[in-house]
Amino acid sequence: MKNTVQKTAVMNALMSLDHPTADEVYDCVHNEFPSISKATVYRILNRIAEEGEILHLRIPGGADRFDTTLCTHHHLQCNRCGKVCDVSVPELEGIEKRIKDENGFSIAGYRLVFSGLCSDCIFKK
Amino acid sequence: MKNTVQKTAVMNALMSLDHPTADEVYDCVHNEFPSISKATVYRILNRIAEEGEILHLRIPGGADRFDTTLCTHHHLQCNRCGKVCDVSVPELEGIEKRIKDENGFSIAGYRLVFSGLCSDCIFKK
DNA sequence: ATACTAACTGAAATTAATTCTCATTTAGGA
DNA sequence: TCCTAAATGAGAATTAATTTCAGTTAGTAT
Repeated sequence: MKNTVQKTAVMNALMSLDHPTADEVYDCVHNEFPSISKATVYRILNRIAEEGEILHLRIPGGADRFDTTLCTHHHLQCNRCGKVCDVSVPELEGIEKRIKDENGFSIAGYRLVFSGLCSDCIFKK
Repeated sequence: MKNTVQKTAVMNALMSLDHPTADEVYDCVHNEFPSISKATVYRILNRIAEEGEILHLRIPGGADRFDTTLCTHHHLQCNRCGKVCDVSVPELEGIEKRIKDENGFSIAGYRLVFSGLCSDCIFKK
């Protein structure tokens, strides 16, 4: 992959944001690099996700988000403020084998998204 | 909710399909009821999902699907043919409490989608 | 049976997220 | 410096789903 100023700007934005959507990355990059195109942000995010440098999270019922934490983990999403947090779920370790044995389904990966209210929002209103 | 011919047709379609998307429901209903509008299919599906008669599944990276199985369960999705199957995951029972204690996050629900290859597709090509 | 009204419907426009097209530019190797 | 594959910008296109609005209907009240 070529090393372009656009890619560097997107990488910097990813570092400074927490589980951003593509649009949030675009807004952030667009500040210091007004000429960047939204299509370029999407392309760069997809490209580096394919290469395994970041995770591409497909959030049920919302825009995709991108995650710089690479080890296996899952997500909590707040229904009120939309914030996404990481959570580890050791209960699921090794489940691929059980599913393979019981359902004949070869698991490449899985996504677990919890939805509810974050600690901040529980106390609001 | 009113009992319309459109609703009856959508319910019948749901019975005859397995984890259909809204579009698949539309195609099926449209055969015997050519004048039905796609908006009506979406509206009826959302309405009966809100009332708890079916589940509205938000599939990461794909169209939403609808499920007539109501007890808690999760899904396997085949990356090749797109088929979705049910799977139960008792490993996660009671996990809401652990997450609440450790993260202060009050869980309303969670979705777990496994992706990989179904037994049919493993042997194709 | 009739009238009434809130709920429902069809068609088309709209929104949101993402991808695609294509002409132009650029990074980095020869 | 030249060359070319790769990357970019701008905007059109796509996809899934929702909204709008004028007209229709189910089912309750009379």
